[in-house]
Amino acid sequence: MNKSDLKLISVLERTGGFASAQELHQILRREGDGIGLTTVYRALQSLVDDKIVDLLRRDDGEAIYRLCGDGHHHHLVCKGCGQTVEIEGGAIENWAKTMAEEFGFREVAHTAEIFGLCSKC
Amino acid sequence: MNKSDLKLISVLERTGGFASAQELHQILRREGDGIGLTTVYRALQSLVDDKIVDLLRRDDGEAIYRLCGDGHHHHLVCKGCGQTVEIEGGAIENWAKTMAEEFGFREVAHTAEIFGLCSKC
DNA sequence: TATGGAAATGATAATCATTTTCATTTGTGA
DNA sequence: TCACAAATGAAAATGATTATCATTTCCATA
Repeated sequence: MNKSDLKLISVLERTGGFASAQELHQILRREGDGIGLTTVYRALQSLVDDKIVDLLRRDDGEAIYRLCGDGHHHHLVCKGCGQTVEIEGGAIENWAKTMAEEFGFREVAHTAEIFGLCSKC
Repeated sequence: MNKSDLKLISVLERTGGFASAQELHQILRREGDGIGLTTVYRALQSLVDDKIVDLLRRDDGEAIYRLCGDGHHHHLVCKGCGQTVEIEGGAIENWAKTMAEEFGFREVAHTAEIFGLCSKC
């Protein structure tokens, strides 16, 4: 956790919601911070690794970032507008554990996302 | 619906599951078809527009396609050696459907992968 | 305080999927 | 056969992301 990481966290706190690396970079630049795009990408990656921010994808594939809510959760993402709902994955946790056991896997993690069109789109 | 569209559908039927545009192009080339990458992208786009194939995103943002309503499966991947097991996701299908309904989402698709260490690693 | 090495930084170039452009080919109805 | 629209694909353009690498900043220790 270094200075750049903290800057990014600060921007994400203030903006709320999702933002792309390029947008976050522009915001910092606009605020007079001379931070480089490379550093923005590095900081975001490190924050994702530390599970401090979530990384999702916009419809066009661009990566978007947001501060993690607490705890383990999954996402329900609208393909139209990008609106995202954090959901619990109770059934998934069991499924992952069961499948892993069945095939003798240990130290398991899993990913699961649901994509669709929200009621507005 | 033209000749290229049909070629792509045929490949997707044979491979099953997801494949990227680049992969689909390589498969067709390997089979002796001189189809161009541009045409592959165009055909996939038109199939997505017609809701004949689903478009999702891999973790790295690359677009992946699969036939709609395809009986699909999930993967159990070893972080050590890369060995992959195809597994059924019965519990997940229901979970995804339930969650989507709860939040008023339609045309839903989902991704789910489990990562761990296999018995040999 | 000086110093030496490790970590952080950022400009630049490279990568890679995807989209545009545009000239050529193919198919089709008159 | 002719004219014309649709389809095709090579090549260039685009845009996000990653790799390189020289330089700067930290920081512990002498």
